[in-house]
Amino acid sequence: MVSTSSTNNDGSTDRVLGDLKPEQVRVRMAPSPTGSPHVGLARTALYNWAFARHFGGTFVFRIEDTDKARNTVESYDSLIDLMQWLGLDWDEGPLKGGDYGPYRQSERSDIYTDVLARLREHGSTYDCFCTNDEVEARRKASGSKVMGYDGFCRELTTEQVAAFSAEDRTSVVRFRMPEGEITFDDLVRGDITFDTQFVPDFALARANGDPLYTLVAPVDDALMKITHVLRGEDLLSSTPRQVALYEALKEIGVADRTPRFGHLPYVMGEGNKKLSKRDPEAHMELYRDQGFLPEGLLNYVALLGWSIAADRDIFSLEEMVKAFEIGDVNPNPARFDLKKCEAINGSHMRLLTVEDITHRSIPFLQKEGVVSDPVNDADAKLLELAMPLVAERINKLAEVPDMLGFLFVDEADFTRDEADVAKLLNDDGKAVVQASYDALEGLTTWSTASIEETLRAKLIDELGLKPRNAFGPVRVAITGKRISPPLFESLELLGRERGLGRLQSALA
RNA sequence: GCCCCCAUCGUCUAGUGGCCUAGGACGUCGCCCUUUCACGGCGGUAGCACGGGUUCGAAUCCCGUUGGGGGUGCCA
Repeated sequence: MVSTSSTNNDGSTDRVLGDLKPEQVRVRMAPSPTGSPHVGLARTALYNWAFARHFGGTFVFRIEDTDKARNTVESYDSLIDLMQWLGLDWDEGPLKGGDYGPYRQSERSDIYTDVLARLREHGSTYDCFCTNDEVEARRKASGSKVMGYDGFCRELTTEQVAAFSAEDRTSVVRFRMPEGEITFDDLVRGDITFDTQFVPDFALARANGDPLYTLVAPVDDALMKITHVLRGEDLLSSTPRQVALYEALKEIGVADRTPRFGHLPYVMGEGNKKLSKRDPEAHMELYRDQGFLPEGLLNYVALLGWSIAADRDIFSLEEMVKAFEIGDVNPNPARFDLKKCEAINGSHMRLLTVEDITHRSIPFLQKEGVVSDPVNDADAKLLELAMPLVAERINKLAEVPDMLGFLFVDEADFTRDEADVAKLLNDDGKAVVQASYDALEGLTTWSTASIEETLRAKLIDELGLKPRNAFGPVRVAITGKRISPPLFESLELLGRERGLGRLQSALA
């Protein structure tokens, strides 16, 4: 029986570190660049990063691009972009280097070839000539309930090998699973035991010689001295194979220890399924494009399986690093809730200074053509005055251009929301706008206070309107929308000429 | 089928045998604030899947059931 367990299951630091000093901790994030980065990936990255930073250890970023058919450069680039945007800095990896490189598996072929040869020499592997159909046929004939490979080629004689080769059969390299049980102490789940009779001999390399994930992940983890493997629950069932391979790697001097494993729960989407590429909310680019803050998104994602305290859920990355314990991670799957994600992001937004929000909003304003790139002085000035009006009422940066566009647009291009116009600028509404125009026209001082005073006197006191009915039509006339920054302030910022002009154009 | 994992409000979670007639957050509902929308404040709503044990005592430990998820690849 193989075991990496240290029996005590009390969540103590000792269980996590064993005989390691905290700063010796080395974890890695090893995504394969095959598609757009996913929420679950971000969570795995965050937990690994926080784990490393918590102990003052090392966070390695490795690219698992062994599947040449599925890798794309776009995916690789977006992986790098994502990590940089999130601020999850790595100590070793792409763009950074390190003592255990290269950090892209496509550049490590020689290493795998060598390890494969040594594994073979050691007797840990064998060539398998079987086709899937043959394996399936034998399984049916035997009535075995175990689905995978049956070990048929385990003990082939040299004559049999020669015969197969003469048939021009190709072969894959398979690992010889030991008999008995394999137990490991999962850092989030406790002891997990597999009987290897249910873990068939698995392939380490394709017939064409290309190494597979089953080989490269453990080999690289061993060579890069990874001490803890924190990864998705989907890899739980491949762990016994890796533990067994590790034993062999230790025997041939490639590995000096088996890392500890922790399997993080799934992030689920709608319904009861894993958040998949098909779910629009799965894609990380989306969050950046919508103007989520990295710290807000990370805070929410951290909550998917972990919590900092019983009565708290807004925290900074620094606070997370300090408090993060892998043993506190909840083993059950979490459903991604966009509403809560936005709420958490909004909370972080309100923690920012107005200057900071302004600064971060500029790319979004530029993208919508609200301000120029670079921002001209007049716009910068206006932005400085307008931003305080919206900073508190938004949850995402992409809402800023929507809220402030009316202030920056040329009068010729100014438009109003049709539905809001239909609803609020009817005959009654136009009468209100006309009254407002009449009252404001003679105003000598164009300020928020005087505008408010004047409009209240006219619409509320004189005409006896309810505030809601009074200011709604004026708001649509001025901003083009039913929902906008505060009205009087908006009017002041718009200026007398444009303000009166819009009241007038709304009457047409 | 077989193996593995999981199970507290609609959702994310706190809870590691008595502090729990189960706490927080999002959502939702109502109210207050109010020039819209928000923000903020107050209050309500709603949960330990089920059945057996163990124990003086169980959301918490054990067993089973049910339900969900994953794996069962020359994908990762």
